[in-house]
Amino acid sequence: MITPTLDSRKHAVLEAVVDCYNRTAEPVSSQKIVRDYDMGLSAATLRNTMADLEELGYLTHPHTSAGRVPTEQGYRVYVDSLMTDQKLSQKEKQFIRDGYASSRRDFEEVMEQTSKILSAISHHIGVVLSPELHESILHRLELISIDSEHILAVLLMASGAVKNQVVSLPKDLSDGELYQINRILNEKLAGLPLKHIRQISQDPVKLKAVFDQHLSDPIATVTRNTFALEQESHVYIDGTSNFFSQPEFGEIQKIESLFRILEQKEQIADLLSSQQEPLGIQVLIGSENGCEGMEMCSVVRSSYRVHENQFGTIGVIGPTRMAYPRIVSIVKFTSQMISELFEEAL
Amino acid sequence: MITPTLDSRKHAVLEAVVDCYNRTAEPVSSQKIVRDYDMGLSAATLRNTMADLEELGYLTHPHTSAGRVPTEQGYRVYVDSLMTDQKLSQKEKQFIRDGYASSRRDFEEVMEQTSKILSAISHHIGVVLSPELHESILHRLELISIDSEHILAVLLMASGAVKNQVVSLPKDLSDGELYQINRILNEKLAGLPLKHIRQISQDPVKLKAVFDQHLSDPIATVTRNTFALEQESHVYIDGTSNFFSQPEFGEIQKIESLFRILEQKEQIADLLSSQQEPLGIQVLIGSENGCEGMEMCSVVRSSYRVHENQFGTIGVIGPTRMAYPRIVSIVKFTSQMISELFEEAL
DNA sequence: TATTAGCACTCTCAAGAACAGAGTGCTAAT
DNA sequence: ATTAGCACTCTGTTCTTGAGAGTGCTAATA
Repeated sequence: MITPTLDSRKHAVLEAVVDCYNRTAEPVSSQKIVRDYDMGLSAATLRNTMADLEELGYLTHPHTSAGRVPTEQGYRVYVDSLMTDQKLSQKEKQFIRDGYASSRRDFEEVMEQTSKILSAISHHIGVVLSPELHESILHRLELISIDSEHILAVLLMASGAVKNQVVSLPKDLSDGELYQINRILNEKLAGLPLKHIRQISQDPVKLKAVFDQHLSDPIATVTRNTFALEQESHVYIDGTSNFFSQPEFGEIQKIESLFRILEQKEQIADLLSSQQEPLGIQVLIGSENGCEGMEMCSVVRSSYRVHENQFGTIGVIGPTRMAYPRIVSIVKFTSQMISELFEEAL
Repeated sequence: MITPTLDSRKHAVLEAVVDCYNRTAEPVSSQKIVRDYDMGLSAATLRNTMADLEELGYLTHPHTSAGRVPTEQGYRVYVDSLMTDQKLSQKEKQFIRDGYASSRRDFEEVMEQTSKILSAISHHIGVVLSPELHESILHRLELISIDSEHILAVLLMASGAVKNQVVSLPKDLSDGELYQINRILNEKLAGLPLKHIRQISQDPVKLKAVFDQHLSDPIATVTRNTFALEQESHVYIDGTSNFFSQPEFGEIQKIESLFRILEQKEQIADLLSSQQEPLGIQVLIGSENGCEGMEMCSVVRSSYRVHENQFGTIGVIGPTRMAYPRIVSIVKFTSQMISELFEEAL
């Protein structure tokens, strides 16, 4: 999406300003651009162009005698049509791969490790949203007796995710009965998506249809209680303290709101899942993320695929002044890695 | 432990200074004490007494013309022998109970909820260290087939804790074989502490002794791989952003080191488990916690009992200037609550 | 002898002044 | 269309000043 109002010089200047500001975290003066970028233009001309860019809404002024800073709109243009891809080095790719070396098979560990890798390599905050259980397909279900009144239901998903659920029993069941119920549940429910099973479990008619002559009181109750799980995706966050080294967050108030938000995992979950188009990478600049108190942050996110049509999201949260090309490459590569990881695992 | 060098007036003054400083977060002047505390002494006398207390190392001076602030040693005396128990109100007790209402049976949820409750009611950071798996007694074990090369081992502990472990298979096992192995493992290993099982699993002689004629290659491998789990206790943390509202942490550097430490869960685990005497409550003041970068924080911690001789630890981390009597009561009551919760559950 | 009133002294903190430095916008020259 | 030059503006630092808070000490008092 090229913005037609910008000629090639304006493009070049905007890019230079963004680039320079991202490196120095200081407002960029015309002088600075003359010195650092070989544009063949004088400071005065740059000032004119920058004034134009400001008029158009791509740059601002902290005050009269300060240099220019990109606006959100300016970043938008930069991200959409100016910045050039920055390939990750072999070293970086290897770093990401190595991060997964130890946690091949454990679903939770992969999620956790991903947030760690993202934050370590990006020097920002790494976040991971696990796929919605809803869409997961039940691979197998195991009922384990805890005591006379409770059993532990272990749901193993096709994706490798595991969900433990304590279930209250209506009445004491013998080991034999439990085993039978377990067998029947697996026979009838394994291979179905969880949301489907949930619907079945709460509708007597469907229950009857699925279990047919096997339907009994205990089976109905166990099914209902086992699949009454809430639909929470888990959020994994790492690298929050990276924010302390950002020069623009030198004062406490600026960082406080961010940390308060990070503690409310639901908000981060919303942030990651809102209007996500599957498998695409997306950059939310500043207030675009829609999170009150996070206007000074940008989010680079991408979905990853766990199994069939089950997707989760990973992302990097950093200051608006962030090295977009690099971060985009990191998020892109990492999401591919996870997708592959799950693909080969199954 | 009464410190003999302090007469009753010094006691009273020290207590007043600590109390006042804890409320206001400002150095306490002699005037202030005259106004707020009815000690029947003039400011001048108080100044003399305070000078004595400073000489003894219980108070300091930020600068010549400032009021007094308690030293760590001063807090130590206050906590050990000055402060009076502050009972929790019925409302507060109910708040804690209510916090557990929803999460009766799920081990992880109890841990997580505890950190939330602690932080919410104390307005500081709530931390929970789960009991070491090592000491846990295996209640039951379930093996679930994932694919031809992997199984999921679900370890249900007597305490209600659940540990999932992906195990690589030496060779493809039929469902029947797996079931047999599962049955034998339960028969031979259920009821034993995990650390014991681990020893067995790694020693061919002991394996032979335990499994006798049932011992086979697959059993040995599955046992070894299942119980090769690392000894990690999990750390649950909540309420970190409460630190932002503390007046003494107005500048970023003071809070930065704390947050960096909080991100390293192992450090917090060490902090909670070091020299912990079972079931006691302990107050670590300032640098006593031994955590570099956390000198300005105090820790109130207590162990809780999950099952037989398995203990975990809960704690509150706050600024040195903390309402010790209240926080101590909170931690004490909460740890009792958890202990009871697990007791009745089993 | 223990306490207290009084006062000089010290240190902090906030407000104001002065000033250098950085960067712009505009105008006139190229 | 570009650029050199310059006046102007705004920031950030440093220094000064003065008010305020609180102490330590001394001398008076009970």
